[in-house]
Amino acid sequence: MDKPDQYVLERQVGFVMRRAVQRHIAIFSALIPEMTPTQFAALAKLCELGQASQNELGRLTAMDVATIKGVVDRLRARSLISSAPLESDKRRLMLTPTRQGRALYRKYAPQAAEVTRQTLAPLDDGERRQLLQLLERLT
Amino acid sequence: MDKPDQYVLERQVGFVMRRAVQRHIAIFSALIPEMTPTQFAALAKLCELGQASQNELGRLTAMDVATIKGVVDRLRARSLISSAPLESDKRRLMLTPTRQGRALYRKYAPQAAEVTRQTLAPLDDGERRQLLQLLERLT
DNA sequence: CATATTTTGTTTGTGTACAAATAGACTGTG
DNA sequence: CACAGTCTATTTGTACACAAACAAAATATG
Repeated sequence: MDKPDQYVLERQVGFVMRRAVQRHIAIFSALIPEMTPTQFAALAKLCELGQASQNELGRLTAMDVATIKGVVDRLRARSLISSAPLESDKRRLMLTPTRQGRALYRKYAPQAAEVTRQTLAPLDDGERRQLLQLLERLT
Repeated sequence: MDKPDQYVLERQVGFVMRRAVQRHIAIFSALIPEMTPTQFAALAKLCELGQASQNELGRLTAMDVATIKGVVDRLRARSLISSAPLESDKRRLMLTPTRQGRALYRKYAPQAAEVTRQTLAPLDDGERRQLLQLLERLT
C-alpha cells in the first residue's frame, strides 16, 4: 500500500487553507483589480499610521524584509507612497502615503471589507466570528 | 480621518489566513526540510493515484497549469517522479512516482500528519474539527 | 572611548501562484 | 470529412515569500 492512511491530503490544514486563500484572492482581485491584497494591506496600514519606516511597516503587515521592499517599490513606482531616509537615524527609510495613495485607500477600503464579507459568505454570523477567532489562535 | 473604521487590516480573513499559512509553512519546513508543502502535496497525491497526467495532478492538488509544471519539473529533477507522453493521447504527460519518490513519501507521510497536528496544537479536538470544516465550506 | 552586537535595508537565489498567449492534439457536429 | 471548439502542455511576465549574505548605521557594554 502506497497510501499510509494517517495522511490524506484533503484533510491537512495546509491544503485546506491554501484553497481558502486561493478563493479569497480571486474575490479580492475581482473587487479590487487595481492592486494586490498585499499591496493594499501595506497601503492601508501606512495610511492608518500616517507614517512608518519600511521595516516597521513590514512587521505590522507580516512581511519579511525582502517582501516588504518589493511591495514598497511597486507602491512607490505608482506614486502611492513616498520615501525618504530619516535624518535622526540614517538606517531607516521613512514612508508616507501620497495624496493619491490616501485617496485610493479611501476609495477601496469599503471594497476590501466587502472582500471579507464575500469570502465568508458561506458562513453565518456566528461561524464567521468563530472562524476568525480560531485562525487567530493559530498564530 | 484616514481610517474608515469599517476596514481594520487585522480583522480581515485574508490577513488572518495569511499569517496562519505562514506559521504552517514554518512548521512544515522545520519537520520536512527536504521538500516544500507544495512538492509534498503533489508527490503524495501521485503516490495515492499511482499515476496521473500533469494536468490531472494539478487539478487534484489545486495548482494551475504553470504552477504544477514547475513543481513537476523540480520533482523530476530530483528523480522523485518520472514522466512520459501518453501513446493514446499525445497531449497528455503521464506521471509516475519513482521508487525513491514512493520511499520519500512513505518516510514523510507521518511527519506531514504531524505538521497538521502541530499547526492545530493551540486548539482542542472539537475546535480542530470545526476549523477544518469551516475552512472547507469557504471553498 | 572602543568594539561587539543589533538594527535596518539591499541583493541574490529559489519556489509558489496566476494571467495571458501560443501550439499541438483531440472531439463533436454539421 | 472538415473544421470549430476544447483540452493539455509550454512559455513569458508579474508578484509574493523566505533564506542567506552583505553593508552601513546605531546601540550596548566593558
